[in-house]
Order: sequence, then structure tokens, then C-alpha cells
Amino acid sequence: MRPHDHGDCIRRVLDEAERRASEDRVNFTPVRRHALEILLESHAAMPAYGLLKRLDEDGFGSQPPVAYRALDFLMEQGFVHKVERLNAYVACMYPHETHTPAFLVCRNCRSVAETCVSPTPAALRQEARAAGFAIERSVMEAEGLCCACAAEGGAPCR
Amino acid sequence: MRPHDHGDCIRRVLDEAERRASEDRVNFTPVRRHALEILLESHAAMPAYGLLKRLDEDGFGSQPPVAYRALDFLMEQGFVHKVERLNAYVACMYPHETHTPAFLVCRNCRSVAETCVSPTPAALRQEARAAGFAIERSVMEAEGLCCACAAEGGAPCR
DNA sequence: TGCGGGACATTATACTATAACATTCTAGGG
DNA sequence: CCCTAGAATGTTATAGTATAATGTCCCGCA
Repeated sequence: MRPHDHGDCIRRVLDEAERRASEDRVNFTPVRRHALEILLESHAAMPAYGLLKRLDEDGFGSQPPVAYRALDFLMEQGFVHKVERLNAYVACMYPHETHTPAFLVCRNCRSVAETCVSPTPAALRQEARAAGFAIERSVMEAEGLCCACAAEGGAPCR
Repeated sequence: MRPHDHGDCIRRVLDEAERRASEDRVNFTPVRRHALEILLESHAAMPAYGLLKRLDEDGFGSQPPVAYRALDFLMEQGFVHKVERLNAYVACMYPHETHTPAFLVCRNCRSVAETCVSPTPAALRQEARAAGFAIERSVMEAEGLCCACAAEGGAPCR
């Protein structure tokens, strides 16, 4: 994750989400929008109950379904991905294109980098076709050490 | 998953595991071995608490750490993979080679097919290198419909 | 003999996710 | 204007997944 103007980065993604939501006639309600804003605050993956805590503090309710319903919506729209390895959620950095997200998850600091692997990797797609399997979504996840942790077991990359 | 001589298939994997364990000087204890046997009974993914129930019935204890410790060992050795999307575990069908497992997970019947994608897919590896990220393990998971479910929302493939 | 490490036992608890049902809101047809 | 069906949200309860923490046992080895 290179240094960047994060305020600008948030605005860009949020605008795109807004645009896509109105285009698709889906209801980008305050709690959904706010959940996305919270996830956009950092590029780290956030657990559902972490998001819930934030939503509660901001007056959106304290029960699990509040968070899970917002997350379900955001994932359906492709604004958010779930990092299965962490049971945690990240705002998508490429909301403007359909893609197979690929995550680099540091097992030390748990930082997550999303890299955009183009639509369904060829090898998997070929396997799937041979098996008569219809892929609807796929994800690649790699676990290892990020640059900073590799350098010395020290602080996270960002 | 094509029809196959499953007894033979179990024996083959178990033998290979046995061989690798003694070669690596790791302790393939009864509970670990039995956990692997249970997972090998079918090619479906089994949740940790399902495995625990089976281990308990067979006299290996009823507390969660029993299952999780066995699973940790088996995963470290590469005999078992975790299917993150399902929070469930499958015996590896290719214990003789290091590889990036790829799973085709049916969202309807939850059947799992493991397909063997060769060592670290090139695209991801390249991204990782650019980010200074050292990949230690990676997985690809695809969700969709298996052939049987696609045909009619009916029975699973096997 | 003693000690060090691996495996296992036991208890408790934290974390993740969904079921089920009630209520409110709102856009669009009559 | 009303009224109604679907979407969204509120609420309670519970199911499912995973790990922390501590102690014991056993075996190989100095």
C-alpha cells in the first residue's frame, strides 16, 4: 500500500458507490453508507463486531444484524469484500470493475492489501468448465509476511 | 468428483501421510491419524464441530481443543485444507506435492471439489513480489453452482 | 535422576453469524 | 387520497466457530 491522499481515496470510492447505487436503483440508506465510510477509513480489514461497535457509537443500533445486514448489502453491490482468512471485511478499492479480488494477508500484523487480479483466473476457470461448475464469485487469498514484518517483525506497512 | 474406488483412495492418501510424517519426524498420533481418517471418509468439507463429534464418539474426547489441535497439525503438514468460505475442513487429495489448493464450492449443496492449481499462480506471485510480500500459503476459492445443482437445484454431485 | 518439550486434558470464554418474528417506512397502483 | 406489498429496520434469542489459559502426563536425553 503506497502512501496516498486518503481523503481523496475515500471520496473517490464513495462517489463511485453513490453513482452505482442510483444507477442500479438500489437503496443506499444512511446505515449502509455509514458502514462503507467506516470501512473506508483505513485499508485494513475490520471484523463485523468492530464495525458494529462503530455503528452503535454513531447511533445506528447495537445488535449484530445491523452490521451483518449492511455488510450483506455492501458485498452484494461489490463495494466490500470479505477476507475469509480473517473473517473480516474491507472496502473494495476497485468498485468500478468486476474482478476477482486477491488479498495479501500478513500473518504477523494482519494488514491486508487488495490486488486486482483480472476476471476469473484462467486456470481455475478452465478447471471449473471441465467439472461443469458455474463460478459466480471467486477469491484468491495469500498469507505470508508483508514487507515491513519481513524486514524485522516490526510495525505494519502503513 | 468422478466415481472412484474410495477405499483405495483413502489408503493411498493415508499411506502417503504416514510416510511423510515419519520422514519429517513428526508425531502422527492416534487422534491425529483418526481425524484424518474421518475427513477422508468423504470428499465433502466437514466443520470442526462435526469432526469433534466423531472423535468424541470414537473415544478421543469431547472438548473443542481436541479437534482444533488435530486440525492444526494436519494443516501444518499439508494433509488437510481449510475451506475458508465454509469454515470447514477437507482432506487434501494431493498430499504428495506442495500446491495452491483451489476449491469449487457449490453455494447450493455445499459440495467441495478440490482442484490442484500448480504452485503459486503467476499473477498473484508477481503482485506479491512488487509489494515486497512473501507468500507462504495461498488459496483460491470459487463459489457457484456444481453441475448437479445447476441442472436443477437437485441432489449434490457425488 | 532430572529436566525440557511435546502432546493431551480441562475449563472457561471470546468471537462470528443467523434465525425468527415484529414493526415501520415508502413507492406506486387503484 | 388511500392502501398495500415489498424493503428496510428493530429486537430477541441462539447457533456455530475458535482460542486462551493452565495443568498434567509422558518420553527422550543430558
